[in-house]
Amino acid sequence: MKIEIQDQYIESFKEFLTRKGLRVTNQRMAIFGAAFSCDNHFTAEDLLEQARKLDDSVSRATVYRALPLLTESSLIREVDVGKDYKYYTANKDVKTFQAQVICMDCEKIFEIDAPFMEWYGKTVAEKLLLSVEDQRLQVSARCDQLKLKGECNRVFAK
Amino acid sequence: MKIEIQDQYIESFKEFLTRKGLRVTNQRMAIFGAAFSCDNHFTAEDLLEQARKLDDSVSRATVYRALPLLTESSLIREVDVGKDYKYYTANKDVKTFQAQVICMDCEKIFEIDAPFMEWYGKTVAEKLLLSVEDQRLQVSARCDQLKLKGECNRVFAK
DNA sequence: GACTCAATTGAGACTCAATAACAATATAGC
DNA sequence: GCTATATTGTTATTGAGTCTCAATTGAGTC
Repeated sequence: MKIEIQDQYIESFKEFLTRKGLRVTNQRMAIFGAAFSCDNHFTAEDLLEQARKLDDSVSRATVYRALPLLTESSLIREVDVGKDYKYYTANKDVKTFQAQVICMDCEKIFEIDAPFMEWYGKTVAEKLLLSVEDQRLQVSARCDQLKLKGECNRVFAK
Repeated sequence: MKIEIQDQYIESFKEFLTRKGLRVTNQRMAIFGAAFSCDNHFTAEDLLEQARKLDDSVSRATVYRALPLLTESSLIREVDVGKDYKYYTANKDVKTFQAQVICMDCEKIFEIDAPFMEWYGKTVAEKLLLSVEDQRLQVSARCDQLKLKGECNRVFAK
């Protein structure tokens, strides 16, 4: 599988590792590359599968060890959808705040721009004299609604 | 341990069970009572511990079986904080939409009114021609910020 | 109050995402 | 290339949540 990733991201991640006194290993770069080759949201297991296509020695444990590094470096972020397992997505060129719209039936996740949220989150936080570290707006919807737009997985997959 | 719960909630839950053709059992009522005796957010394990004070025969499986009933009846609701386990809280007299402010260090959860969210969520959803089933706004903050207000668990617990 | 039968229960086995332990391996600085 | 040590894969383990099934119990009926 051929992967095209902007050099700036690769360098950014290498720099992050070096600055923290961590080593640049084949496995870490394979996992990083896999994360950026995924267009959609992915689970740790998805990431393992993709990373193994780049380096078949990558193990499950190493993926779980790399995930905190990738989130800490802001190259990916967690997307919590209320399931027992976690989703992640690459922070490519996202500028505006995005809300996650989750189909409760087929588990497909849409991210849509919600620029106003930025202001709103800060307003909410001011009530507690807090500075916001992170905020998420999650909207749950039903599959049969998404079907109207022909974008539900089930329309194609089943 | 003495529990005081408004009769209306007890009746409401009994009615919910009966309407669904389910039985009113001691265990279910103990779990219900435990949920309403918790002032704060609680996990399934917390609920088991509390429920056993009211009826020591309550088992873990029964707690997990009762939780969907309690959420379905709108007497409690899930509060997702991005941990591996779930939190719940009783829906006592909450009228307005609330945002969850989570201390990333001590795991304490604050719920604060965010009435504007209701309108905002709908606006966001309209972009996808969806009707909103549920929405949550989560704000992450750091413990040392909460300490300013003297409300962080660690101030008291450690 | 006793009878009946399906709903419910507790105990314990099980699942599965995530983590820990540890010996083997590979990296970065020399 | 050499060395110290960070990192790795393998395997075992954890822990929240689910499932199974025999035993029990609630609620309608007499």
